[in-house]
Amino acid sequence: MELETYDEIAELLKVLGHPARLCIVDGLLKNPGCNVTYMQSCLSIPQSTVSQHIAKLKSAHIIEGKREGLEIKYKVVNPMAILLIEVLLKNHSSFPSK
Amino acid sequence: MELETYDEIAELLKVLGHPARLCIVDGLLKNPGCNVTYMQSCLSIPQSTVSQHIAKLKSAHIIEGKREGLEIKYKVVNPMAILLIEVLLKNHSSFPSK
DNA sequence: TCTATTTATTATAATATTATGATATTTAAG
DNA sequence: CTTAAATATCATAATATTATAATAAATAGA
Repeated sequence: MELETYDEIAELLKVLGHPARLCIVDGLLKNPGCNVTYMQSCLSIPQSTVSQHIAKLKSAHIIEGKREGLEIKYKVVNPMAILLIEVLLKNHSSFPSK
Repeated sequence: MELETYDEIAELLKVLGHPARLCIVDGLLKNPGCNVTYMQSCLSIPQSTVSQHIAKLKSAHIIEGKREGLEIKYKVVNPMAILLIEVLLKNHSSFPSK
């Protein structure tokens, strides 16, 4: 395994390693195209905070946005992030797996 | 999905979201029981830095160590971390998955 | 054009992480 | 009891992240 692979993957994990961002990504997977205002109401944090988390997810190529009128609709575009979250949330329980 | 679940999982991702720690965990999976000195030589960073990454992995319950004489042999004990790394490194490629 | 709505950006203060050298601890061997 | 090896801990400086208020930009509609 090359060291740069670790850099790349660690970067992905680091960006996803924040509860608000994880919630945003998971929310987008379950409810594709939801907008910033909706996320803000779910997370109960200021709008600018949501926007900055979104900016971080965008620059890591995890999500992409498309403007539709006033809103910008986001969706998750990173296959590894999708896989990751599916695995994590599917396997999350108090029991040791298997 | 409860908010505390995001906290828990984000914490795991955050701890794994550093190239040195990712390398340590992956190295332990491939070569169980290897010690700090060996990791240090692989990573080419100071010993105290390795020890501090190990401490972080330990307090996140991702790895555990057992002293054997002078050395302490570490192994990965967190099922979700194991699953995560298997998925990530198996699926890591330039191609979109499937 | 004026206004309201949605989102992004900027500035900044608080906090956390990281890396590293120096020092301490633990253990085994002599 | 000394010494050497392996690992941990401490102190600290540099850097990064986070949260938030304030402001700006983009768009739609009156």
